[in-house]
Amino acid sequence: MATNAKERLLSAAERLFYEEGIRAVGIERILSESGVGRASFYRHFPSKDDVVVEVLRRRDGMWRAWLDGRIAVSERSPEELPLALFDGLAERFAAASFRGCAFINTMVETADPDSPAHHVAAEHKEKVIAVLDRLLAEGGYRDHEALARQLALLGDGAIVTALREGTPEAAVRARGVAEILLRTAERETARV
Amino acid sequence: MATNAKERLLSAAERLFYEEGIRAVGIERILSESGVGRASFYRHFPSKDDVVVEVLRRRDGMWRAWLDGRIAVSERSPEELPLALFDGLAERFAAASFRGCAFINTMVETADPDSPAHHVAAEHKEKVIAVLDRLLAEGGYRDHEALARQLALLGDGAIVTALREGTPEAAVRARGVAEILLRTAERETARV
DNA sequence: CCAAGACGGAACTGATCGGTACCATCGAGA
DNA sequence: TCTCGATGGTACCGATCAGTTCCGTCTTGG
Repeated sequence: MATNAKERLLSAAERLFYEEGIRAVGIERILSESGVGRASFYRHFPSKDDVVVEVLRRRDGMWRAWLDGRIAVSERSPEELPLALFDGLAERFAAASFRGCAFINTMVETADPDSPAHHVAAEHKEKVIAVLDRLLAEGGYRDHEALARQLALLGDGAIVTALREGTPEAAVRARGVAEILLRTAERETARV
Repeated sequence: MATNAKERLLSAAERLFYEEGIRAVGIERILSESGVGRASFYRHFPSKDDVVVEVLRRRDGMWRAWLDGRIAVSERSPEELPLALFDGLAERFAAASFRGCAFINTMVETADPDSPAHHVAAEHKEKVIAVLDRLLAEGGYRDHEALARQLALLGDGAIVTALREGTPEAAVRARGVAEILLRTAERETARV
C-alpha cells in the first residue's frame, strides 16, 4: 500500500457525507478529493453502500471515544456527570462544520429501516444510551434506563434544533431541561 | 383543467418525498404515480425544487391546522394544554406511514441552509414554537418563550427518536419530561 | 359548433449516477 | 535486479437524472 488508499477514501467519504449528505456525494467526488483511482476504490469496497457503513462504524467509534473523553475530563459531580453530554454538544454546535448528527442524518436519508446503514446508525444511538445508563446508575439514580433514554432524546432534540438555528443555544436549553430532570429524579441514596 | 393536474402532482410529490426522501424521488416517479404528463409538470412548476418548496408550504399549513385541531379538542387544563402536542405526536408515531418530520428531513437532506426549501422548513418550526408560546402565555407561564423552545426541542427529539425506534414510546417519554418541565416552571398566578 | 387551452404520451437532450475493464507506473521484498 | 502487488488514470457501460420539445386528444367556454 503506497499511501494507504483505503484510509484516504474513508476520511474523504466521511467528511463529504457529513458535509453534503450521502446521496448528494457521488463516487467521483470521493475519488477526486481523496486522490484515489477509480479501480482502487472498488478493490477496497464492493459498492458505495459498503463505504457508507464503514464510515458510520468509524464515526461511531470516534464519537463515543470523544464522549468518553468529555466524561473523563468533566469536573461535574457523579450525579451531574451525565450533563457532560450537553457540555460537549455545546462545543460541537459552535463548530462551523457542524451539520447535525451523522447517524440521524443517515436514518433520515436512508429511508429503508432495514438497510445496513440504518441499522448501524440506530445501534450507535443505543450504545450512547448505554453509556448514559451506566453513568446514571453510578450516579445512584433509581430509574436510570428510562432517564438515560430521556437524556438521549433531549440530546437528539438539541442536535436537530441546532442544525436549524445554526447556534449552540439549543445545547444550553437542553441542558437546562436535563438539569431539572436529574434534580427531580429519585435517587437510591437520598429519596426525594 | 381536466382533472387538476397540479393538485395531483403536489399530493403525489408530498407522499413520495415523505416516504422515500426528496433526492430519492425522481420526476419520473412523481409523473407515473400522479398520472400527469411530463410536459404538464413543467407547465406548472419551473423545476423540481419549486415542487419541493410548494409541498413544504402545503404541509406546513396542514400540519399546523392539525395541531390547532388537537389543541382545540384537548380536554387538558390551560396550564397543561401545551402537552396536547405530545398527545398528538403519540398518535402520529403509531401510524405505519410515519417517517419522521418532513421539515427536519428536508433540512437534513438539503444541506445548504440558504436554500429555499431549508428556509421554509425552518420557518415552519418557528411557527410551531409561536403556537406553543401563545399557549404557554395563556397558561400563565412566566418565561413562556424559553419554555416554548424547550418543548419544541423535546418534540423534535421525540420525532427523531421515534423514527429510529419505530414505536410511539418516544412521545410518552418526551411528554413525561414536558410534564416535569411545566410543573417546575414559574407561573404568573401561583409562584412556586 | 368551434376554437382555445389544458392535458397525457413519447422522443430526445446533456449530464451524472454506480460500476467494470484495461493499462501504465511505482515501490518494496526476494 | 527482478518481480509482484498496490496504485492512479482513463475509457467505457447501462441506467437514471432533470429538463425540453412536439404532437394528438379531450374539455370547456364563447
